[in-house]
Amino acid sequence: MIIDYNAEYFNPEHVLECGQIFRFTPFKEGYFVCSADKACYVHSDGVKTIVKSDDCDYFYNYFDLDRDYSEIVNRAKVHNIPLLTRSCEHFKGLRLLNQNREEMLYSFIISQNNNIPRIKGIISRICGGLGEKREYLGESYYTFPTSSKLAAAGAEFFRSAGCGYRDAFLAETSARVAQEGISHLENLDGNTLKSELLKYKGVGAKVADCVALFGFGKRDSFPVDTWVEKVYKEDFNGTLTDRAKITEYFRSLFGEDAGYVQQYLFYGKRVNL
DNA sequence: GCCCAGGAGTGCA
DNA sequence: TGCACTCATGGG
Repeated sequence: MIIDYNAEYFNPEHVLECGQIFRFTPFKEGYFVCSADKACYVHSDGVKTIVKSDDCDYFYNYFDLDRDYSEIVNRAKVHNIPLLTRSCEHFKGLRLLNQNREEMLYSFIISQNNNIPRIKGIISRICGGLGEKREYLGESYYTFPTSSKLAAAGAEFFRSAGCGYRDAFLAETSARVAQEGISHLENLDGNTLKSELLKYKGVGAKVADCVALFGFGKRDSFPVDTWVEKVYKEDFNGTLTDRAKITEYFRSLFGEDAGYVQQYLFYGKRVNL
């Protein structure tokens, strides 16, 4: 029912506001968080962070609590990159989530050429329109729709939810997933997974990297979006313009920690740290 | 009214 | 392969 965790490397605000999740709202002393068909309440007093849920096993894994982030932060600081060091110190309580794979696939298709507040609104309307209404701690929420629900709703529904031109991508990809599932993507190595993800409509290199990173635990992924491009130019004095090459530059620099580092840099840049 | 946002698909050289 | 163009929408 309750997870009690040291707050030093688990700050709900840092974890939720850094851009990896779109389904959470301020609630009581903390946040109400939804993932797939589940929900939890997470809050912190700065010493202990508490997670309340009916499925603590799920959220223990979801918040990646079986991992030592002090080591990750220490390794990142060794690179002596000012923005990275500042972000590691300021956002020490950031953790990468282990999120639902299908939810990540659709969420990051929606995210392309879009901004985070608007992405949240779109996903909220999709859940409200097709998800199941549930309640936890007296708060009602909607589950993330199954792929068959999404596929049945079709492009018109996505358009009405505000997805814009991405409606056709979502319709086609949800139809495919509804038909074949995504279990064939489990247990693939990172490179194979990415090349398979690229075969879905609406999924390019950046979205594939995000799905691999947040949905499949491929922590050596390094998504490059407009913010990370800015980081590359301003904080690494980079001259490359091809995003694929920028990704490889960062991956060879940060190796197994690439995904964590990417998130510190992205968050730090976005809030102009 | 313009610029931008966690970009990707398409057509053409 | 590389590049330009286009795509829908709302916040700043």
